[in-house]
Amino acid sequence: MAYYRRFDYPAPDPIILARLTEQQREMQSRVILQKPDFDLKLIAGCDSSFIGEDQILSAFVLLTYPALELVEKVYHVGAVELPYIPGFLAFREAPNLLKAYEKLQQKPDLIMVDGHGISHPRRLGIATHLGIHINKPTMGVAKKVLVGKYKEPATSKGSISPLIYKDEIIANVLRTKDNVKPVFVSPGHFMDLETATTIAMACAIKHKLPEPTRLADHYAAVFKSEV
DNA sequence: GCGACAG
DNA sequence: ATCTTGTCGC
Repeated sequence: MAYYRRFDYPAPDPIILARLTEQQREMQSRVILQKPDFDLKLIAGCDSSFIGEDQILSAFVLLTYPALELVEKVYHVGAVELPYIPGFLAFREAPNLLKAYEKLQQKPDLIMVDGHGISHPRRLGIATHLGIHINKPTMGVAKKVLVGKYKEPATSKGSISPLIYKDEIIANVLRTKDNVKPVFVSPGHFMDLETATTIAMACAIKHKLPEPTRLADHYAAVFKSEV
């Protein structure tokens, strides 16, 4: 399979991109962006890493909330079917993430995904994509912007600034730690921006990344070194 | 037409 | 994501 990384490789098949775009538009019509009515007791975090060029390892961690104590960690390794294309990340990583999710003994009330939720060209980032498939509340925490403009939030922890795209606030740029680059928090599915922002802040104890994402990141690396 | 572009 | 060295700060 030929890979597309920025401008190094041949551009992806426009026919396939048109089909995937249409699929995202259909999924978008099912997204629900409202304050979740759950009793948050278990929160999950997930992340993927790659083994070579055609294998992907996805990890899920399960934490108690608000104590944030680790109660479970699982992973799954599978084949990579698509190259990375900005705007279509979910089609590359979600299939394997879903298989890892199925291995959890207990299921979370909310899933925090590494990447964007609705702060996406078609409002269907990987967090939203996963929420639609799992039919459960999700939110996205990304390290870099994908679309939209924003003013840099103040340098102190807790400062926020809205991310605007097409005259709409699609995420909050949140400073989770003093003098450290902010993260982009957006609702995924069965979620609203305010709640997602509050939870992200509550999970940012002493690191830039909120605990669910940070631990998923950590264990993905640990599992990878064991495989 | 020229950049920008999650992981 | 991944490839990579030294370096600054808590």
